[in-house]
Order: sequence, then C-alpha cells, then structure tokens
Amino acid sequence: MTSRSTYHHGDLRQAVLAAALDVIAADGPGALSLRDLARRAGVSHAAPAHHFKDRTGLLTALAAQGYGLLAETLAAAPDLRERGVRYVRFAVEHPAHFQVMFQPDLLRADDPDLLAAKERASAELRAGVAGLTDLPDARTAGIAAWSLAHGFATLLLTHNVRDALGDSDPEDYFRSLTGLLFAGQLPLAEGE
Amino acid sequence: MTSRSTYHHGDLRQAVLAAALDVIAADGPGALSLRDLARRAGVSHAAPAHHFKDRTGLLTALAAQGYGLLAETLAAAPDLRERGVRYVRFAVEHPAHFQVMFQPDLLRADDPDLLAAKERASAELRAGVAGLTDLPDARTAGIAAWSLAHGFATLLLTHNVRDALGDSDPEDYFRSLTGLLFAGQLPLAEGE
DNA sequence: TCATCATCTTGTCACTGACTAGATAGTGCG
DNA sequence: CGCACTATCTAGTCAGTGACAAGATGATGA
Repeated sequence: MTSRSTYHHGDLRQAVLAAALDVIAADGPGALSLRDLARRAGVSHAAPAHHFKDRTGLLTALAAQGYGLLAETLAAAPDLRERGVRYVRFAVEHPAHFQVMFQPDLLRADDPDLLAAKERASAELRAGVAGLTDLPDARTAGIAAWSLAHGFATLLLTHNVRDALGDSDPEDYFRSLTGLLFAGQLPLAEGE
Repeated sequence: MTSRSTYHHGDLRQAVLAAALDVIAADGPGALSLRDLARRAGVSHAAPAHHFKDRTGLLTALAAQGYGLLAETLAAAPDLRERGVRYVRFAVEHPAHFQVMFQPDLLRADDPDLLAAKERASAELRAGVAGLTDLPDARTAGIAAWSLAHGFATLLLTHNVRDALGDSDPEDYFRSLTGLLFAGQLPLAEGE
C-alpha cells in the first residue's frame, strides 16, 4: 500500500495470503490468480512463487492456516453441541478458508504443515466425544455430529438455507436444529 | 472416437459433458479445460463454445443435469431415512456432479434450466418431511435431515471419513449414523 | 569488508478462455 | 427440385495465466 522504496516487500507472504482470502471470499478459488495477487501486493508477477512455489502451494498454505484457526475455535468448548456451534461459527467467519480446506483437489495432500494443522483440528473434534464413555462407538458418534455441523455449514455457505434462516443468527438456528434432532422428534421411518 | 468423416460431430454436447465428468471426477473442476474437452471429442478448440457459450455455461449445464439426476434418485423413497441414504448414494455414484452442484461460484445462478432442475430436486427433499404433520416446524426438520446427509456425503467425497468407514458400505454406515443419532444416545451437553 | 543467502525482477514459453469471421451441413419452404 | 435459413463446426487471433530460468538487490553474519 504505502509506496515502498525498499527493494524487498517486508511481509509479502502475509500480504499475498490476505489478498487471496479476499479474492476467494468474493469470487471463489477459481478466480484466484497469482499474478493478480502480485499486482495487489505491488510486486512483480513471479514474486509470490518464491514463498509458495505455485498455485497449489498457496492454497495449501491457506488450508493449513484454516485448520489451525479451526483448532483454536474448537478448543475448550464446554460440550458437544457448543463444539458444533463453533464449527458453524468458523465457517461463517472464515468462508474462504473453509472452502479451500474441503477441496482436496486444490491442495497438496502430503504437505507437512497441512497434515500437522489438520491433525490438531482433528484432535479437537475427537475431544468432543471423548468423554462420552457410555457410547458403544464414540468414533461413529463423532462422525455423526461432524456430519451434521459440516453439512449445515456447507449448505449455509452455498446459500442453500438462506430463506429458511430468515433474520435469525446461523448459530442460533443450528442450536435449534440439534434440539429438534436430539429430542427424538424426527421419525425416520414410517412417519405415517 | 470412430474417425468421423462428417463435418458435424453428431452429439458433441453429450460427448463434452461426458468427458467433463471424467476430468472432474479425476482431478476436480479446476483441471477442466474447454480446449482439452474439444481435443477429446476430436473437434476444433472453439466447437464446445457453441453449445455452452463458455466455461461457466458448461459447468452450469452439468449442475442442472446433476439436480435432475438427484431428483430422480430421491423420487418415491419410502421414508425419510431412505431418502437420506439415497442422497448419499447419489453423491457416491455421481461425485463430479455433486461437486459442481455445490460450488455456486462456478455456476450461472440465474440459468433457467439450472433453477428448474434445482426446484425439482428441492421438491423431492421437501416431500421427505411433508408427511410429518406432528412436527412443529417441518422446514427446520427438513434442513436438519438435509444437513446430516449432505455433511456425511461431503466428508465422504473429501476423504475425511475414509479410515472410520473401513470396508463397510457408505450407505450402510449412514444408516447406522442415523440410528445412533435418533436413538437419542448422543447427549449434546454435559456429557460428564 | 566481503561472501552468502533469501528475496524480488525480468524475460520467456506453452496453455487457456473468449471472441471473430467464415466454411459446412442439415432442414424446411417455395 | 432448388434455395434460403439456421445450426454446427473450423480457423485465426488476443490478452491473461502458471511455471520456469537467470539475474539483480539487499540483508546477514563472519
């Protein structure tokens, strides 16, 4: 921004990451161009490559950052429901990260930083059902809860529940969802 | 494929759509190139443009086709659980369609064909909870069920439940998920 | 002071999407 | 039958992009 006189940018890596988040939030990952990001940061078209190697590298770095943020968001949630609420909150507050994190074909799956951050987030997710020792299969229970939160978050970001939501807060709506489900009010079969 | 002697391809539209599905299923929508699809179909690089106008048009056509297939898959399911199972089945059998359908930034949101197909699928989803007249809010119930199925399907396609699944069939696993949830065995709060 | 290294620039290549103009084939209408 | 009309496809072109290579610049430390 401030017309720099120095040859070096100073913090190009962060500048590019931040600009990438803006672009993705606005127009999706497909609209992301390394050259455009370079222009926004005021550097030459090939400068970002030194920090991220290539487009996939940049997206992988974003995803790793996202998993780190998710782990922070989930940390020390009081109970399972609240963990789900925070999962939804993360998706709402970091839509660009969320999108990239769950598109494996955009990422370098074997990246060490990505794997580490993913493991941290995964541990937080597992911690949500760890205390439920009375369950026959805690892992399956965890996936059930994860599916619900992830599905709602995804439908939210893809504008598929916009009209049902109305003016209500997404997090509150999700709370009511879980309430409805777990009150056993929703018969699965033979509703007639 | 068969070295055509005629000037016209015959069914270029279908050929391009089919090739696009292959590419997307293999490497994601980002790897899709109109010129590559043209090469695969054995036509000139600009031929597909006549059928789909541009890249977004092609993806929109794919999404519309997907919503149509989804509506067919969901039609006349016996009960709500089975509707969820079929939703998961659709995602497994048509991963390329599923991916494109839920990335709005790739699509032309106001396309008439897309909107019509989406409405058909949406009607099938709503039909799943229509009979449950004892519910206070059928719409919220529908979103709860949709979230669960969509979340599981998404996590499945993004390879996030692979190890938990083991050798078991995804549809069976989803049935057990719903059983676990609706048996009320999963306490949301104060699990201690 | 000077060597070393990370950072950034410049130049280049093949590829892509989009657009244009024109060639070719099928279709209906007289 | 012949002729216009339209859909389909070809060929050529342009700007933008990712990736790579080689060189310039500045910071760091011995």
